[in-house]
Amino acid sequence: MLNHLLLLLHSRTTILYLKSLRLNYFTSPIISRRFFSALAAQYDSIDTSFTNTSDPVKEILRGFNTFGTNNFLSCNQFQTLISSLNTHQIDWIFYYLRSLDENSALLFFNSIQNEHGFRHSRVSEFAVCHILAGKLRLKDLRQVLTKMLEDQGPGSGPFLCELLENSFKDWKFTYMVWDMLANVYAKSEMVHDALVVLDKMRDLNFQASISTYNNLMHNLRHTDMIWEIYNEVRASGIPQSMYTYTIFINSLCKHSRLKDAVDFFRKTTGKEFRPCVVSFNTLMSGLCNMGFVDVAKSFFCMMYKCAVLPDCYSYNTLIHGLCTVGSVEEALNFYEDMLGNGVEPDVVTYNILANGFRLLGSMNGAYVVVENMRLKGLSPNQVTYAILMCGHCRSGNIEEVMKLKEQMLAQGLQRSRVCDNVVLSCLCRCGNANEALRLFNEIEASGVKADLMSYSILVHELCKEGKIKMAMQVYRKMQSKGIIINSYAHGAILSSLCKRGRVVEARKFFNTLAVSEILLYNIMIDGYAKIGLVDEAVQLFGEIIDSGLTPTISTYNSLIYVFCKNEKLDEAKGLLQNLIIHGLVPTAMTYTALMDAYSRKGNMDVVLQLFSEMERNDVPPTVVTYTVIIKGFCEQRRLRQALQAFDDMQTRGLIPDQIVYNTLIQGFCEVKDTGAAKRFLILHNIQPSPVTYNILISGLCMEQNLTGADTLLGTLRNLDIALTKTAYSTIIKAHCVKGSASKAVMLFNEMRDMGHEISIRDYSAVINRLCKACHIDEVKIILRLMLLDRISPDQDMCVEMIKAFCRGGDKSSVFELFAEMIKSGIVFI
DNA sequence: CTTTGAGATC
Repeated sequence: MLNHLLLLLHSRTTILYLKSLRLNYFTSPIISRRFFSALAAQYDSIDTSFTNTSDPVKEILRGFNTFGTNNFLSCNQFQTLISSLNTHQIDWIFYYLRSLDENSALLFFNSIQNEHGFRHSRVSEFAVCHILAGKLRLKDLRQVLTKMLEDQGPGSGPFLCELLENSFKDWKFTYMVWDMLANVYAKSEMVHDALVVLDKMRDLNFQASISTYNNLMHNLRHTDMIWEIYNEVRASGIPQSMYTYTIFINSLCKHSRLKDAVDFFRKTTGKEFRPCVVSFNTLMSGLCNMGFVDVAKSFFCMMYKCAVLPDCYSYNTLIHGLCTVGSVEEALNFYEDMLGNGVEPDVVTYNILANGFRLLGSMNGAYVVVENMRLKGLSPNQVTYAILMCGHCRSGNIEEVMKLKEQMLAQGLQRSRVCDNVVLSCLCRCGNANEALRLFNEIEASGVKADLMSYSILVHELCKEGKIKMAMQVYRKMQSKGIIINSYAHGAILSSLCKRGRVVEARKFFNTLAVSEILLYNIMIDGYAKIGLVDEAVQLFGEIIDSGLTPTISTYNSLIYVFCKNEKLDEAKGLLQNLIIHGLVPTAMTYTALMDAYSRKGNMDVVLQLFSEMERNDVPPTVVTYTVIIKGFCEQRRLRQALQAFDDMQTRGLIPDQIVYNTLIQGFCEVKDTGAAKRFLILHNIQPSPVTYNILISGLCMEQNLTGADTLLGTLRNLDIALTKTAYSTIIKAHCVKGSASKAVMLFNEMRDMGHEISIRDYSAVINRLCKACHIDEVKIILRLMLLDRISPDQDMCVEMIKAFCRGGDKSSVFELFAEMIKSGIVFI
């Protein structure tokens, strides 16, 4: 059979003619017709020698003949013929052609695939791979395998290994196909399958190439598996390439092992290969991302010493590093330097600079950069738009964001996932969860699939708005999509449940997660801490230790907070020592929580001790730290020291906030010196907040200066400044006790008219006070208001009122009230 | 193999 076909192919003048013209036998209708006609013409001679065999090829060749009347096949007939064959039959034709002539086999393979949409079996695809490997056509080999893996998808490793092993075991170049398979798996981000192939290769004693290792290491650069792979490379003794070194440096950087990265760089650079610009760039990028821009700059200088010229990446990396630390000016110097040295800036350069201005809050600057970019003949890309959109997103300018999105699409740029996420987070920032949800569905429907971040943004926002049910729905959808959820999305749900006091639910959710991250423990512990549940917090702390995780300073801060809240000051202080022993650095929060607790106990000595310890340990105090100190002194009526602390904080460059001012004003009021409070206000040119007015009014009331309080109220009214309910309550209470009952009623009315929500507690407070002072008429007015608000008096209030009515001899009111009590079910007859 | 843009506990 083989001989016959060989004869057939090589003796036919048609074929030789076509070959000499280097024409494709199959893709052109006429040629494929001729080719198969030629085959068909030989049918009889073949047939006679093979009538008694059941060779499948013979069957197929017989098939040719039935279409080949007059020894001609039309193009349509050829197609019909091909489509009438099954995969297995095609495989056989292909196999035979392969053994005759590899070029013909490849052409046959491609023509069927391209022209007739026929899907080859994996076997014939692998056969092609082996032909290509034999001819060292590695690019084509990669292409065939890339297509195959695209088709097969992740998880196909074991299947393809089995196929290769079973059908191609003795093929000469099979080790190359194996290697390329691992290579392409790694490159297509199907790392798991790549590892399966590699494993099998070890069994078969095939050595993987360095290119395959490089691809694999690159894809594993974020994981700890890379160390293992690199050790294998070293153990195998295969020569490493420059890429290997660069990838390894990159991975060390990604693991924040900067020192190791620098050491490795020093050890390898310039030894085997001449120093490589990409290695320099990689290292500089790692350094910049960790904030060591100065070190990166020194490597930039080193490049010149090594006779390596910085390229666009080098400049971009450094410019980016400078921009992220806010040194846009220096970044611009480097940009000038770049131009001077003849390195052409690209879109990325301008994007980085525009982003630098955005980070400084200067959108104008960003737009100027984009304008310069256009002048250079470069067009903004998706990233440029994302940067601009992000800038407007920060300030909540949704219109501008949407306008930019339109502009981007009008320029023919595709919407990108990041752009969608920027818009999504902008909507969320504006508190527009419904609109965000709508956009989210739109993203899902479009080609760009929502990713982990889109989901996280949405979950976070829904949680923030308290729409936890919806958040959980989105969360479950994310689970069902097979997205690997990281601790940020989990943290969003957990922390929003905690913030809303739904700690029990939070714990239930927490228990469903296989928590292995300290972040989630921290959120949960803090949830318990905020509501004072010390035992639960301590129990979780125990779990952290048991599971081998390392507590962070946040863990300790929350624990210290909850001990303080439970007035367990010794334990709290013990924790401070404990965390220092474990090598953690206390923060201002650590000390401030402790100081606040001691200050509440009136123990200012310890507060000051802690403060100096803080100084010794180089922990800079915050405004809150000073507020605690000031409040402590105020409560002890040590105003002079409070003011001293106030001055100290300003000398340190800390800018006092409203809370600091209000604390001091309250301090003045507590020593009954509203005069000093007002002078302080004027001296520091303070714009009083509603809280400030509350403090002042209550101060005036405490001084028994009701006239002063009334005057202040009048002034505020004239200035159209609305009072809070607390301020009203304070002054009403004072009027009930010492001043004019009618004024109290008037103010109560005013408070009610201002639209403040009046509760039964507010009513009972004023009624009880009026009753005590025997202002019966006023009691009756308030009672009427209360009934008007559809609030029924409770039993205690009724008792007070009846007592007061009896004392005043107002029998009819007693009866009226009694009737009301029966009506509202307080008294049964 | 290297550069830019989005979410993120106290």
